Amino acid sequence: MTQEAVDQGTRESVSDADRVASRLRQAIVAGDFAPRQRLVETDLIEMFDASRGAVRAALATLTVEGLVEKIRNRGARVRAVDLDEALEIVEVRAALESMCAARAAERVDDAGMARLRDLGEVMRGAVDSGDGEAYSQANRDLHQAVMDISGSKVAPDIVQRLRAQNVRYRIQLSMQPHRPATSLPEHLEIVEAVCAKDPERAANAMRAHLESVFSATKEYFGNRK
Amino acid sequence: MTQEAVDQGTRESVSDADRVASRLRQAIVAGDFAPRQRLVETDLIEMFDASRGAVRAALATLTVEGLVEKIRNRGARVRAVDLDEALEIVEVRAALESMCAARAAERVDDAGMARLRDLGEVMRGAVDSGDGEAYSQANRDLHQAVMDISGSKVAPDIVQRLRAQNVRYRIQLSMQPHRPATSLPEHLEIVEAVCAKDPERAANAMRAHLESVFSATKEYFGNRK
DNA sequence: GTGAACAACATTGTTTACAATAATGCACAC
DNA sequence: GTGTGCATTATTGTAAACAATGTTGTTCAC
Repeated sequence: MTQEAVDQGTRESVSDADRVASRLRQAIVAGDFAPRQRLVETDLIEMFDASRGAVRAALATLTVEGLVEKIRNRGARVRAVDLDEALEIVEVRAALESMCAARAAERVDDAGMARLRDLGEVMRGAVDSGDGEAYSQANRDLHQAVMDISGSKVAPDIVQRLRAQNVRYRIQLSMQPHRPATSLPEHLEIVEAVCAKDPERAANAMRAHLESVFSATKEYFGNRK
Repeated sequence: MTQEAVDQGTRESVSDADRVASRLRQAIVAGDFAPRQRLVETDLIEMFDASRGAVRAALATLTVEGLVEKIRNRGARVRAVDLDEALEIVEVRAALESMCAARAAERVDDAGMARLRDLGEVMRGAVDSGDGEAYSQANRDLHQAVMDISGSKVAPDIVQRLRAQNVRYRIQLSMQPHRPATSLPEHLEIVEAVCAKDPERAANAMRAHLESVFSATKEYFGNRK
C-alpha cells in the first residue's frame, strides 16, 4: 500500500504477507505476468518461498487494489484492464494530478524546483539519446515528484494505484518511437509552470499532458483492437 | 455453521470472507465501531460466526480499503481519519464528482432526469419536515445517482470508498440543524444543471456544493479540535 | 463417431493446531 | 513508594491437514 516496497532485507518485522504482496505487485507492474495469466497459489508459494497463508493474503490485497481478480473456487489471475477502463483511468488521473500540480506550484521550494528541473533535463537527454527506458523512468519520477511536492496524501495514493492498473497501456505507448518526443515539451511545461509558482498554469499543463496521453492511447489501441 | 440464508439468501455461494468483510464494513460505516476501537479477531469470530481465516481476510480487505489499520503483532483497529485527511478527501471528491456530473449532464436520459428530480423533491420535503435522517439518505442517493448516470466506473468506485472513509465527519456535519437548509439549494442546482444537459454548469454546481462541504467541515471541526 | 455419465486430478476454501510477539501483572530490591 | 525484571497472559502470525469445488480425461451406450 505504501511506498516502503524497498525489500525485505533492510526492514525487519515486515509480515510475509506484505512482502509477498509487494513483490507480486512489482512483478505484475513490471510485466512479468501477462494479463489474464493464472496465479496458482502453489506456484507463488514456490516462487516467493512463502507459506500459503501469506500468498493468499497477498492475493486478497492485490485483488482489492485492482491488479488481480479472483473467481470463487477457480483461483486468481492478473486482471486485464480493457481500453474503456484504461481511458477512464487517464481521465481520473487528469482530474487528480492537475489538482496536485496546482498545489505543488503553491508549495514548491528550492529543493523541489531543483528536483523537477533535474528530471526535465534527464528526460531531454533521454529523448536526445533515444533511451526509451530512461525516459519512461524519468516520466514516472516526474509525476511522482509533482505529487510529493503537492504535500497531499490521498490523491497521490489513488493515482499510484491507478497507474499500476493500466501499466500495460503506458508501457506499450511509451514504446512508440515518436511518443517521447511528443510528450517531452508537455512535461517541460509542467516543470516550468510549477517552478513559476503559477497554480493555474501548472494545472493546465498537467491536464493538457494527460489529455495528450488520453488521445494517444485511444488512437493507438482503438485501432489495434 | 453457515447461516447465509439470513444474509444472501438466493445469492450463489459468496465466500465467508466476503460476507464478513461486507458486514464489518457496514458496521464501521454505520458507526457501530468507534474510531481507533480495537478489532480483536476472536470477538469478530463470535460476532459474525465465521472462521478465523475469514475474519482475517476481511480485515485485510478493509485495511486496503482504508477503513482499518493493522499493526504487526498488535492487531487491527478502526482507522481514525484526521481532519486534514478528511478535507483532502472532500477535495478529491470535488475533482472526481464534478467530472462525473459533467458526464452525467451529457448522457442523462428521461429516466435519469426523473430519478434526480424525485430525489430533489425528497430532499426538499425532508428539509420542510425537519427529517435529518431522510435528508441524509437522499443526499447519499443523489450523489450516487449522478455517478450512475455518468456511466463511469472508475471514479464512482473511488468516490464510494472515500465517502466510507470519512463517514464520521459527514454524519456529524449533517446533524448540524441548519446544514440541510444550507445545502438544499446546492443540491437542487446540481439536479437542474444535469437535467438542463449543461455539463459545465453541472460540474460547477457539484464543485460549489463540495466546496461548501469543505468549508463547513473545516469550520465545524477546526474549532472543535 | 458422438454425447453423457463418471472417475481421477488439480486447485482453492476452511478449520485446526502451533509458534512468535507484545501487553500485563506481580514480586522484589532499594 | 517506586521502579525494574521476570513470568504470565492475551493476541496475532504461520504452518499444516482436511474438505469442497471445479476441471479434465475416459469409458460406454447408442
